[in-house]
Formats: sequence, C-alpha cells, structure tokens
Amino acid sequence: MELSKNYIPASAEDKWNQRWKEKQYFKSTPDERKPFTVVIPPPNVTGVLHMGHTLNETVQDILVRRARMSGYNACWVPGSDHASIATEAKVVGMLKEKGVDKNTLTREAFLKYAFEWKEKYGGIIYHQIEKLGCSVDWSRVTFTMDPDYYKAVMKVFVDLYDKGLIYRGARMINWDPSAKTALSDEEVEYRDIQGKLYHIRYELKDARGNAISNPQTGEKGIVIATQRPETIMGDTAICVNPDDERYAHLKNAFAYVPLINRKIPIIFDAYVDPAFGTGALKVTPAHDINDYNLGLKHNLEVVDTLNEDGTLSEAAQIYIGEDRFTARKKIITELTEKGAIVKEEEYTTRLGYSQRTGVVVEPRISTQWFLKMKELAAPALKAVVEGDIKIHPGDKFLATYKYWLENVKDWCISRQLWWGQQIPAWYDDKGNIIVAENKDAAFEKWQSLQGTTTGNIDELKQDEDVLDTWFSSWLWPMEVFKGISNPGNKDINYYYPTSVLVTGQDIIFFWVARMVMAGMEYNKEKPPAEAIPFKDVYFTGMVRDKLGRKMSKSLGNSPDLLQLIEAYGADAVRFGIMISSPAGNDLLFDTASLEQGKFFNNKLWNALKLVKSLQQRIADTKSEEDSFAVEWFESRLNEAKTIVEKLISEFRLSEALKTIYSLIWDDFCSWYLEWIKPEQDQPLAQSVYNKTVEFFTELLQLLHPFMPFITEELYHLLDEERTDDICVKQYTAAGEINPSYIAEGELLKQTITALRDAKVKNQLKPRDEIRVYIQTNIPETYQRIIPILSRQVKASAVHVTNEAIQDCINIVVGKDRFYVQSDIVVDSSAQKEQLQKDLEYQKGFLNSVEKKLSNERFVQNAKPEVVEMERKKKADAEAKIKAIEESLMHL
RNA sequence: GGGAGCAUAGCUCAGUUGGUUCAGAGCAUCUGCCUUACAAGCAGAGGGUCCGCGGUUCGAGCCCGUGUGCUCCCA
Repeated sequence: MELSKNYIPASAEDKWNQRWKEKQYFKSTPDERKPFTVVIPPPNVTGVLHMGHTLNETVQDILVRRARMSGYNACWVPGSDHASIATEAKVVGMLKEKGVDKNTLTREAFLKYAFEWKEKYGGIIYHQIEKLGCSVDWSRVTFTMDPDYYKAVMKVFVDLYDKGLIYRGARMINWDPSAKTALSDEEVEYRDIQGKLYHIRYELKDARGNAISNPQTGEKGIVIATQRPETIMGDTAICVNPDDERYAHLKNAFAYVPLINRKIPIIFDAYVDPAFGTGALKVTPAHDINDYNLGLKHNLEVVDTLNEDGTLSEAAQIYIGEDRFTARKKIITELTEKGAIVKEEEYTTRLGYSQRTGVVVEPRISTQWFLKMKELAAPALKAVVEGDIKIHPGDKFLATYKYWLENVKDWCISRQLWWGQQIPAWYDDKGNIIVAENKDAAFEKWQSLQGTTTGNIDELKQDEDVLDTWFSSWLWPMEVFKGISNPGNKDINYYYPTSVLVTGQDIIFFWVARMVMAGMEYNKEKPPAEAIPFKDVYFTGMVRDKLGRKMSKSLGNSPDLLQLIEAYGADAVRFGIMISSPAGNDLLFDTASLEQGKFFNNKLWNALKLVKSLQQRIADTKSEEDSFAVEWFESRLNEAKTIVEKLISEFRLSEALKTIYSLIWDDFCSWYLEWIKPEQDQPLAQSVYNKTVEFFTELLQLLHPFMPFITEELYHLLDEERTDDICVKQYTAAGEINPSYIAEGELLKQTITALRDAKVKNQLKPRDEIRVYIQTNIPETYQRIIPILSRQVKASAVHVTNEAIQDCINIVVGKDRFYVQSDIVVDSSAQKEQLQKDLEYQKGFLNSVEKKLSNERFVQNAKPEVVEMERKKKADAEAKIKAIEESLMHL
C-alpha cells in the first residue's frame, strides 16, 4: 500500500468518528466495572465553542479516554445550558433585526423562537464537540430545559420553599436596565472608572422654617458630595456623623432638595465618615444599598426615581422618561445655573456592570425570590476543607472557595425573563402565595388552605418570572442521571458521585460551589464522600492570546475552532492547546503550538512509513546489536509509562504530553529506530520487527487520549489485520525497568553525540569516515554498543585500546578517552580549547566538592548518603580530570 | 481597603520533604547538511546576577523577613 508523503487529518478524522459512533464505544451503561464519570460543563446555547471550551473539553476527553483504556466504565455526559439572560438577549436581538418587538409577542410565541434558537446553536456546539474528537455518550445528551430537567428544578424549588430556605421579599438587588431583570451578586462585574464627585448645596431650615447658616463660618445651607446628581430627587434625608462638630447645630433641622424643593430631615449616624467628601451624606434609599440600610434603621421614606429601563420615573418629578445618564447631564447643567454646585472633583470609583449585557447595573428595590445560603454553605465548605473533594491544582483556589462560602449572602434566584423555568408560585386575588410543582397541585393546595373543594383553577395566576439559570445547572451532576426527577434509579446509583469536574476557575462560585451545595443537600442520607457531586475538581486557566489579552469578540482575537481544525487537524489543535497549558495557569494561545502539533503528526506518519518499509526487509537472522536497542527501549518505555501514569494522576497533563512527545520523537524516532535500522540492503530480524510494532503500538496507546484520530489511524495501518480499535484497547501495566539498560542507553547516546560533535568541530562532514579507539575501564559495556555506535558516527572501525593513539582527535566522554582517527588532517587547536574548557570546569567543580568534604560540620550534619554521594562526585571528577589531562598531553 | 498568587534563557514555563555534574525543557536563534521515514526534516551549538536586599543553615532557585514589579479575587 502506498502511503502519502504527509499525514492528512481530515479523512482520518471523519472515518474514525464514524466508526466509533457505529460501534457505540462511548455509550455507557452500568455494569460490574468501576465507573469513571464526567459531566460536561454545559456550554451556553448562545453561540459557538471558544478556545476556553476547547481546552476544557480536551482535558476531559484525555481523562475519559485514558480511564476507558484503563478498565473503567467511562461515561462522559454532554449537554448544553439554556443561559436564560444571555440567550433571551440574543433572541430579542434576533427578533428585533427581523422587525419583531418582543413585547408584541405572547410568552408562548417567544419561547417558540427561543427553542428554535436553541436547536440551531445547540446543534452547532454538539457538532464542534464531535469534530474535536470528544468521546461523549450522545445517548445521554442533556439540556437544562428538557422536560424532566424542568420538573426536577420545580421539585427542588418547592422542596426548598417547604424547608423555609426559599423566600420572597423586597430587597435591594442588582438591576440590569437593559435586560430589565434582577441579577445575582455574582453576575455583576466591577470596574474602576474615572468619575466626578459633585459638591451640591442644599438649603437648610430649622423646625420653625427659618434658614440656618453655620454659626462658625456663616456659610448657608449644607453641602453634600455625590457621584450621582440624578438621584437627588430620591433623597429622603441627609446624614452626618453625630460626633462631627461642624454639623452639631443641625439637630431637628431640615434640608431642601434642590430643583424639586422637597423637605428632608437631617439624621445623625456614625456610619458617615466625617473625613469623606464634606462629611454630609445624601441618603437615597431606593438607589444605594448602604443608603437603603440606613433608611431601614432610621425609618426613612423610599422614593424610587427610576423606571425599570433606567429612565427617570414620575417620582423624580423632573426629566421624567429621560435616560439616567442623559438626566445626569441635564441636572448638572441646571444645578450649575442655579448656583447649587459648589465644586466638582475627579474621583476614581468602581461601577458594577452586567456580566451579560454590559450595562451599568442599578441598585434597585425589588420584590424577588431568594434562597437562604448559610445552611447550604456549611456542608459544602466542609466537603472541601475535609478533603472529600480535592481541588486541583493544589490549594490555589481553596482559599477563594472558603472565603466565599464563609461570607455567602442570600441568592437572588428570580429573573424577569421568559426563557427559563417559570417560578412555580401561584397567586390568588387575595394575595395568597401557593408554591407547588404544577398548577393542579397548586390548586389542590389552595383548596385545602381555603378549606374548600370548590373554586376556579384559572383564578390562580402563576408568577411571571423565571429562575436564574444557575438554579438549574447546580443540579447538573445529579439530574443528567435523573437523580432528582427519579431518585435512586440505576444510573444515578452507579454513576454518582462523578469522578472529576473540569471547569474554568471563573465559575467557582456561580457553579462549582453551588453544585456542591445541591449535592450535599440532596444526598443527606449518604456519608459526605458519597454525597459530593465530584471527587476532584480540575480548574483550567483562562485562554488568552499570545500577547496575554483576554480573548474577546471585540478584539477579534478569538479564533474559530472549526477553521483551526480544518487548518491543522483536530489532533494538532488538541496537542497545541495541551502542550502550552500548565495546570491551572492561564495559557497564551499561539498557533505556533498548533503547528508543532501538525509537525508531530507528520513525525508519527513518517515513523510509520519507515516501519512499513522495514516490514519488506524482514529476514530471520539473529543479531546481537539489535537486541541491545530492543532491550534498552523496552526499559525506557516502561519508565516513561510509569512517569506518565503518575503525572496524569496528579492532573499534570501538559507534562504528561511532553513526556510522551519526547519519548516518541527523541527516544523512539531519533534513537531507537536509527539503532535498529539495518544498513542498506541488509535484512531486519523478524523478532526485532515484531518488537518494534509492539513498541509503536504502545506509544500510540499512550498518546491516544491526547491525539485520538492519528493514533487510531496508525494503529490500523501498522498492522492491517487488526479488527479491534485502539480507543478501547486496554493498557498493559508497565513492565520491568532495568536501570543498567537505561544507563547503557544514556552512555551510547552521549558517546554518539560527543563523537558527532567532535566531527563537526573539526570540520569533518557527517559522512566522512572515521576510526575510533576507546580507552576505558569498562570495555565490556562498550562492546555491546559498538555496532550501533559505529553506524551512528560513520566509523569504519571501533576498537578498545589500552594506550593513547597518536595524531588523533582527543575527546573525553565520562571518564573514558576517545581517539578519533581520520584521513583528513585536523587542526588540534579547536579540541585543545574544548578540552581546556572542560578541564577548568571540572577543576572548579572538584574544588567545590572538596571544600564541602573538608568542612567538618558538613560531614557531621549531612545525611550519610549525601556525604557518600559527594565522595563519589570527587572520585569521578578526579578520574575525569586525569583523562582530560592525558588527552591534552598528547596534543 | 482586605485577601491570594506570580517573578528562573529572547518567549512560555518545569524544578514535588534544602544536597545526583542543578541551573533544566519546549519554542525561538545560530552553524552545517536535500544522508534512500521525515527540509513539516537531520546533526550540532550558543544563551541565565534563578527580581533586589537581609536572614536561617555545613549547604538556598527551593525555607523566613523585607522591598519592587505584575496578575487575580473580594468589598
């Protein structure tokens, strides 16, 4: 069979994806094996996979494929997330482009559009996951709004309500004026901005209505500092510190809000910092969380001057209907005209922005549904602190996790949207609230509450709002196995707790911590080690561009995954992203590493071509030289397998891949294959060929989780009789490692390199023939490797000698002296220089070792084996110095 | 303002109870090679005050303190 010059990924990828699917290799059902379960962090159905997903999915696939090849029943559940606010915003935008206003649609009609959107983008995401080679069980694909999933969310809501953990109330929440919905604290991103602090004078009058001026300064009125002049119409007090003497004369006084002239009291509270601004604080309970709390304490009126879209409301009295930021400008102008602005100063502040829509979040009083978090947080904290859940890498994120759970606030779970699970609360016209899983159940509950068997079911009106998306995705590890909607079923019993969760560190609070809470809450009867949703959490870093910038649409630095796969092949994309991905750290994505992956593909391809060509030259002859290469590589392979095993168990995947890469490229291709390659027209021993195929197969198996397609392709090309597939082929345990083989292999490599270097340094072409004489104490060791050595350095003869040979290139390898004879006259100055340099280094080294050994305290305090090691170093260095000096003498 | 992390070759990073010839790897760079698997390759080489200062120790890239710079999280 003719093999192409280079490896062509596309056809192999489609072929094996097809085959794996047909064979249903990735479909999992409970059996007697141990499960290895992974649930995918469900991507939002808002768009396409980005590089962060690519990294996450690749990491998961590596772990899952490796588990599948290690005797586990591996199950990786794919799915997607409805992402209520983000998706709704996208759908609204899409409709707008079509000229359809959401407000003209019924809820049902809107949801129809949203589901169409979900089908389209969910489909794109699933296609990308498949193209990347992810070995997911498609029969288990789950969407967070699937009917059963929906029911599970309802069930949990009702349960937590009945337990008193969910309540409804008016609170200060984060309001997104663009999406017109409440947000949770976690959905707000704070950014530093340069703002202005406006000092505004309010008029003052005493209880009898007489104007007050400052007794010391004679100044009229009171000056407050604010960043938000447009909220003054919502002011319901001015607060000063009771110890602030500047304002001591203002007991029982009143201030008047400029422009609208509303009378508000002066209150006294230690909350105010006299040193900040003017020491006088305008209190606007409707628009600031601290003012709100102050208002509660002092029984202040709440005047909400903003509408839900961020425009000024009727309560503002002026500029009604104007946007908050437009109104700010106009109010500043008007205040300036009226002389109420005393001063403007630059001020750096932090503003909250909506994570989803990017607009400035407005603190707003609103009636919402909340989940009490304290009770749920305690077991979730314990599970991680006591080690039932292990976070990788290290404890880097443990502190963050701990801090959040210890300081957790109640979770605002209602959203003023349509896309999502509608809150299962019904209201009758008397204002009663009935919480139940569905309308019929609610009606029954209502009847028994009212003590009646009559009544009209349609008089109950369901809450219009939906639940926060995370209120559904926190059930993910359970509900993908129907653990909530059908508790105790075969799947949940077998697959739960899942083995490992791979996700980004940015959603540690949104998702990870909450999943732990839900897991602990709904598996209370089990010991913690079985209640947890996952045993290990592996946090990946953020994918940035090669300049270290976040990838974003606006910067245009986020590549398209399918285009990358087309250009480099899926294996190369996986390789590229993994090789540059130190555990838990951000990775700087550069297509150069994908190129490295592509080159690696080609290296493998060419190794295959070589092995296939050797197949044509098999003859059953025995050869001593070949057996060394085989014995050495067998030990080296086993050594590498052991290292890789350890690295993967520690989630150090990037290092595991590097180990495999170097094992294949350097040890297998550059050394082993060259060592067994027969001279032109010479045959290869059958036994060596068989061993080579065996080694190659094991290398492909090791690499398979990282680069599934090319390894499957080569597995079959290597031996065309094969009917099984590498993706389910079980690993064999690492065999014996013979340290002396490893050491001899190293000696051989070192000697070859030194001799080649000597040739280069002496202007000999690689092809020029040489004769080599070795002066050594270990002639039997060299005897074994001489045949390989002579071929590798193009030596016509290699002899062991007892004495120095004249007119040669002199080099020293280890403690042994080498004489290289050549027909070409060589200049000895270069080697002299080299030897001199070596000598100096060795002498310096010897000196430092001797210094150590002559230090009594070192000999007394250091461990005996350390002292022994130093003595050996000393002896080695002395021997080496002697060899170099002798060589120099002969030049 | 509170907390956490990082600083090692031009770049990205390893360096796991302080002691192996410890100062490493990959990429990039330079030199020589189209050698019959592979120029998407082969062979070889150069390159570092381990951020500064101080301390502990027989011994510090590693431990402690401190300064500087960068990053992230929280208020």
